[in-house]
Amino acid sequence: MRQDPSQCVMSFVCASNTNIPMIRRMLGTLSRKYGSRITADGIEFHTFPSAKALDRATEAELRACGLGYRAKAIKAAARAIASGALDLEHLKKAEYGEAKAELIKIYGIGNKIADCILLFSLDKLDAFPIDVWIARALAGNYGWLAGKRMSEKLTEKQYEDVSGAARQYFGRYAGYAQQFLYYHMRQDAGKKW
DNA sequence: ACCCAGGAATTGT
DNA sequence: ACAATTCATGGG
Repeated sequence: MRQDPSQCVMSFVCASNTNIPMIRRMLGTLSRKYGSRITADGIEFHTFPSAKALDRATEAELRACGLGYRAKAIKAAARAIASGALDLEHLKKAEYGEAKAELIKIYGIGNKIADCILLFSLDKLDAFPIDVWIARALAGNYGWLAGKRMSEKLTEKQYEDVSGAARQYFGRYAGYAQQFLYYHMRQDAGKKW
């Protein structure tokens, strides 16, 4: 998608252990409180806040946006980006493994969120994020998670194994395969967008 | 009152 | 190293 990397980081940090309507609400509130007002075709919008703008907010203020425990992680990510400690443009040019290792250093960014950032904003089209829906797809249609009960969460090691296997199986564009799987699962079982 | 949601950090073994 | 617990928040 080549989403803006900073926006992508913030968005997926908000996405941990919640659902899509909730994520949209958080991002909307952040934009209204910390973004810039703009008008296009007579309609008022708010831009997504920069890392610098978010870095100016306190953790308590962010928590008041409905972020819950994620407020601390947004603070950490904003600080890392605003300070230059995390150079996202540089990671665009790095290899998958190196870029992922840098992302995971940030508080609040783990295996899955790192893969989402890599796939959606850092041109790592071979990244294969595994959320609960993808885990179900893999359990139902592939042998990689045979025996696992649906909706059971993956351990760190399982994530590495299964994501690695999928990356090898689907190849250079594994991320596209992941997106088709996700969309398919949501079409069949979802309905709560 | 429970279970779930585009998980990750912390604690326990 | 690996597995269990905790963490906010709202909807079903």
